[in-house]
Amino acid sequence: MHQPDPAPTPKPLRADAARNRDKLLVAATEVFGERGLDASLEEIARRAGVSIGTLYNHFPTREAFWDAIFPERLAALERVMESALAAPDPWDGFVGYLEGLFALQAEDHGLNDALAQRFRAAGEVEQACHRGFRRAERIIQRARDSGQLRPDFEPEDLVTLIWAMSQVIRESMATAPDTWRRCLAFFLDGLRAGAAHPVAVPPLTPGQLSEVMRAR
Amino acid sequence: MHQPDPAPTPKPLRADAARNRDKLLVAATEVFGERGLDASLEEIARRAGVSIGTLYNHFPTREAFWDAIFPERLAALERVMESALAAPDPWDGFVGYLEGLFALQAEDHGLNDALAQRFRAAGEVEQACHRGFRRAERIIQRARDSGQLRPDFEPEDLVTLIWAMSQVIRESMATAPDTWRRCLAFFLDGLRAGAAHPVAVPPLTPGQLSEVMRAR
DNA sequence: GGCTAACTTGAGGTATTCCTCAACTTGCGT
DNA sequence: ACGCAAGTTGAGGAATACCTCAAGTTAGCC
Repeated sequence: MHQPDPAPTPKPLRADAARNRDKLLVAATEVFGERGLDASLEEIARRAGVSIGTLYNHFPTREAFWDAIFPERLAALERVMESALAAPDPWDGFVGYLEGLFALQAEDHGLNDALAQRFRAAGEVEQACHRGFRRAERIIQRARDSGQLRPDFEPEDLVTLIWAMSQVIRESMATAPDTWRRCLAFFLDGLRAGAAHPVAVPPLTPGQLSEVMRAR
Repeated sequence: MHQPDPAPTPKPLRADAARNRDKLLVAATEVFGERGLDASLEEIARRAGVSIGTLYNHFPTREAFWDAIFPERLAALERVMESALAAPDPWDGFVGYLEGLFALQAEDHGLNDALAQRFRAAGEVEQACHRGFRRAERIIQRARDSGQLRPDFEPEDLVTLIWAMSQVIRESMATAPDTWRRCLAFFLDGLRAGAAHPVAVPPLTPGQLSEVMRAR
């Protein structure tokens, strides 16, 4: 029984290959950011100034790009969550989290698609989403415990909210990039404990949640 | 100067042609309802048991189907709006309108796409949407005047809400068909006058609104 | 029954995107 | 400066969807 050795220095690339890989990554970040996760791979190759064959040589699947691109964006999201948890006021932290989250989605169509689960994430990204969800749970719990966030708002409702806002962002960013902020403001007013009226419908169960994630 | 004669009895169809047209319409209603407005036309022909050529003979464009299908659905929506305006309590009318609207969207992916402007509507449908918007304005105005709906909720915000809910419906209907009701309940709690906090961002201007509509 | 206009058919052209692979080119160790 | 492993290339196969049109079929009138 020897070590599985999951990342054994992934062999050094030749200079030209490393350059092409970088150009592809830059192009992919741009194109996915502008066009969303279903952007054409041919366009990425074109913008990188590289043939489609070279693209497939470096990134054999669309998901391989995502694994290379998203960790940085997800790290930004983690920083947002950190500062949300560090905020003196739990409600301010909760609001700051949502604003930071959607601001990130708004500036990157690809991240918007990914977080709205419009595309099934690969292993790497899925893991990060899972970790992110656990931390979001704490932000929500903290705001509920302080008595400011309505007590019937569950972490699963965050997923629904992300779906909702992702579409507002998709439709409005090109024309009126502040629209999502107004929509969020209305929604937040409904999440304050003082505003709460009884809600008849239960949240997504964890089972339903993972089914929806699996669906796409 | 003679009459423009906009609908001069659109020539009677041969019996077999009329039958095929019906089969196509039934199939199209099903397929667009299940798959959304970007469903494959070949699948419609297949399900109607008719060749692709016949489909194009009767409905030369995708939009021609919409013009034939949507008037009935939009009439259902008008009935929802009628009863919203007839409700004794303006807030109940407003809530009933939104619930009726989204219930219709939930049972028809095609209507969901159409109302969310995911696809540019053809003349017929666009007219109906315009009329619908005018009536929605009255429902909103009435609820605001009664002091129950927050005064800063504008008709343009309804468009944003439809975007938001359309995505919740798209993602959740297959797995947890009540999810949109819970989301709407949260949102409605933020729309009550008592819940309102000042919102910094202005609504879409009419100009932005029509630009977004034109965009797709 | 026969004729004709109305209707149907589906192969095939166009376009887009994905992905592969045999032939070519080039970085780099020696 | 040579040779080869590493890397690049782009034509082209496969899949999917759109749409057209020349040839074939049929409803319905006489």
